[in-house]
Amino acid sequence: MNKNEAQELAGLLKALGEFNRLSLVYKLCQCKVPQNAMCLCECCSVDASGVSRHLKVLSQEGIVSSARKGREIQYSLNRAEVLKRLYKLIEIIEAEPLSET
Amino acid sequence: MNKNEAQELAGLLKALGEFNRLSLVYKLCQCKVPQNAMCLCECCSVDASGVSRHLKVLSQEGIVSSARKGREIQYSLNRAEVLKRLYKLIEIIEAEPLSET
DNA sequence: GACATATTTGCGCAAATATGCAATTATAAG
DNA sequence: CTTATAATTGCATATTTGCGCAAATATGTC
Repeated sequence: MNKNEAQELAGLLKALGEFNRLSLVYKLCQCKVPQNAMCLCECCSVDASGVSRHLKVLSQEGIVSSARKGREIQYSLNRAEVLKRLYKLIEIIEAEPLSET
Repeated sequence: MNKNEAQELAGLLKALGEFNRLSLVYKLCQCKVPQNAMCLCECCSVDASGVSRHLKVLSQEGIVSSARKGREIQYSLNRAEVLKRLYKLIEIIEAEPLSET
């Protein structure tokens, strides 16, 4: 695990490690179809601008994808991508220690 | 997933989502035996007081355990505990959507 | 074009966070 | 008791972060 990978992973965990953002991710987990921001707004205690900013963070970290559909923008969870990166962390934690120390 | 569980999980992710703290966790992953703070200090770019504070955060989140051995305090990673909580997140993400929306 | 709805952005603010340095505490060794 | 090492804590500071509000932007409808 080099420094870049560590920073990338830290970015993911940091993005997920905020309660309202994690709530947005939970909400998206439960939805078959992409959701717009107004809908997602209901699941967390911030106004639309706050949700917009949180979704931007999640998007920048590759956690969600967005696609404009008319007036709305539909967000969906990148399940496979998030899982892949979480499993990377798990592998590191599960791995047997290398050094004798 | 209720609110308390979400907050608890967000706390874990937030603690891990800081580069220097994640570096400390990586370091502990690679060590068979518990490490003292001076040793852990080498793997991240903060002074001893900073490492002490980061280790305190990790300890409060149940990520590491500490035990005083003479002059030193030895830290070890709570592998099983961290894995258990990460798998909880993974289960949520892997789960099939409940709602039709 | 006028209006409505959805989303983003600029701004300011308060709270949280990370950090280094110096002082303090805890323990061991002489 | 004095000294040395390990770790924590108080303090000051700089930066980041989350938030709401109002304004701006984007798109659809009439």
